[in-house]
Amino acid sequence: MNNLKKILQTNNLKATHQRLSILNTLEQQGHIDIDNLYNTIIKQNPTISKATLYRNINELIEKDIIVEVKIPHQKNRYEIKKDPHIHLVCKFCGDVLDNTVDLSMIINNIQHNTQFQIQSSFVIFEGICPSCKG
Amino acid sequence: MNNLKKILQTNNLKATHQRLSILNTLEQQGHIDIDNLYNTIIKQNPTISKATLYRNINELIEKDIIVEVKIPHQKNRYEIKKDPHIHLVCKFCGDVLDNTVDLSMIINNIQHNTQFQIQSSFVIFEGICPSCKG
DNA sequence: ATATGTGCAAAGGGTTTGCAGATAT
DNA sequence: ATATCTGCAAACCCTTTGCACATAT
Repeated sequence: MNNLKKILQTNNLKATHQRLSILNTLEQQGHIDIDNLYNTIIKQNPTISKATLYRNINELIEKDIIVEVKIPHQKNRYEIKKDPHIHLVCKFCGDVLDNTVDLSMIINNIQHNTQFQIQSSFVIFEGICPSCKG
Repeated sequence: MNNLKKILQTNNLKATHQRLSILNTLEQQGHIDIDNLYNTIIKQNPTISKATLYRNINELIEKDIIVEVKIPHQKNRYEIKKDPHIHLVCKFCGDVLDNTVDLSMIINNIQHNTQFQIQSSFVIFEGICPSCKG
């Protein structure tokens, strides 16, 4: 059975075209905001409504299937939840790249110094991506 | 001359009560969202309007005097711009603590591996603050 | 067959804007 | 004195909601 369909059904959500389109688009493009998501999906399904988008985005977040990414100076974006990673945001083209980095030394350091117990991290580096250099 | 007044005048902004209240509140409380800012200021100045708040917040951001802080699962907050630091956000009380940490090793590492040129960083760690433990 | 989900249109809530009066310089 | 700023109310988003119909199971 289709992977995305399975994810939905595991979470007691019916595998509608609309939901499959959302997950499919997120899987292919990643880090996409509501308007881009809408503009992409409406090409395949010209009758989808924004209400459906919003309802499903919220539902998928609640079920922990997708995740909201808050990037400085940008609209919120959405991505399918996957292993922890950080985001590299290009100031010029606005693109968002994933990267994995070992934060454990820093986290241990902070926990030791502050007694604050760290459970999750959200790291964004802003700068110039390789394609926009020069 | 008053420090905050000076900051405004340096940026060609008139030192109105409203603006001074905003900066003063941010200086004292830090990491505050629009509603808390409004509720705090209205105690001193019962006639301030939200329009003034929004207008000034945006103006102060443009002038680089204050900064928007985007925290997962929370409304945007605002703080006076100061030296680079990271944020520790407590999942229980919602409080935000500042911390400084040396990210240069991580940044160098990423720049070397990806050719992405990093200019600024936004780091949030979520967890349990010392006061909420136990 | 039926519980769930969708599209539509209307309502809601937060943010911005135009304007006349007020204020800082 | 005058350019700038504020408060008010209206306008403007973007997001949510109620409802009747459609769809997945």
